[in-house]
Amino acid sequence: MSRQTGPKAGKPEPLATPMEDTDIIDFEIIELFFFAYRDFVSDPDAILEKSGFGRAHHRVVHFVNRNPGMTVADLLETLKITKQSLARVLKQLIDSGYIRQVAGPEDRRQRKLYPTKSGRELALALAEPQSRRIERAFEGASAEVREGVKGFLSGMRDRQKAD
Amino acid sequence: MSRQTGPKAGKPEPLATPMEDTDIIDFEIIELFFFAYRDFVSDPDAILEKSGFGRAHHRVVHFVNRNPGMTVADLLETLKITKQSLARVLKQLIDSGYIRQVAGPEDRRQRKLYPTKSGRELALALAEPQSRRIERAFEGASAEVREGVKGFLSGMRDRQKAD
DNA sequence: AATTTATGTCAATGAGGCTGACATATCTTC
DNA sequence: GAAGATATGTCAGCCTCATTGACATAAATT
Repeated sequence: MSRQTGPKAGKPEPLATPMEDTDIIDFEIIELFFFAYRDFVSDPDAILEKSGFGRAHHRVVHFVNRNPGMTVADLLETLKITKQSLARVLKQLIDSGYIRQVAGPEDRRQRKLYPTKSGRELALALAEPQSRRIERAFEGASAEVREGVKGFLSGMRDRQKAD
Repeated sequence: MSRQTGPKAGKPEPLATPMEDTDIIDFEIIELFFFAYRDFVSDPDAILEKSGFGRAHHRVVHFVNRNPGMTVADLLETLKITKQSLARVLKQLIDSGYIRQVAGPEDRRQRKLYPTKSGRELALALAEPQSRRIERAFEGASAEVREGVKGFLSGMRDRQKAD
């Protein structure tokens, strides 16, 4: 059941009062996080647009540069997407000469992924404006706050699922 | 240990060294931010899926609840999307009884947006797991760090464009 | 009356996800 | 050595959410 989740009986009264922070809900941080992320990804988006790439390419280039030799399976696990989704993006990056595949030395079924020199340069170029933005956001912050921010971001992640 | 083979004709050299933090680039925070946001939006995503809604509906419901009486133009400005993109999402929310439109009292061309009671409840239900996640990430943090995190997130936003 | 503004809508497009099905090469196991 | 499992690739189709362009309507402004 529950075909219609929303009530449709007559005209529900519109509420005119803003939804404010309560003891349980902190809307302020929720919004801050939304806006911060929106603007954070806008810098690389603008650069990528010129090459006809998108956010998906950025993520792949970033992680392959951070973990050269990672396999396709590793990448799928990190990005939490399907291999079909990855395929198109990865192929474009390989065809454009930013990433190379090398058969695994132990297990030759594996395709180990490495950045090329220009792949490394691209990753750095994309990270640069983001880093400047981060540095600007940290201006005047104490070492304690800087560490606190890292701890906070880290704590926002899902806990490991036992399996 | 992976070994670099010699340069091959026409094939760019794959780089085997990981890209590390430098004085200019802080990859650690870039990644922390990526993972934090990915998991942050996963909670509401799971709830919305049941009603056939998506992230776009979430954003609209959230801001209309925070700013009852905002116009369509206000919403477009906040979300930085086009009115064609907003139209479908907004229509679904109105049809489902989560949001109501009221002609502006001064300017009757305007459509002022208000949440209904169930729209308010939906916004709260979506914010709840996010708030719990934030609270968990703040566990044991000093008041200084909490304020520092807000300052950081706030500093990540684009500065106002002069116009 | 003419123009501008706020909004709505139709049509087409694209990026980036998804599922299902199947192919290939390689490794592991019996 | 045959059979099965694993890592990857690929084809085909579908979905959501964004885009642009063009045009429609109603109301405000000049």
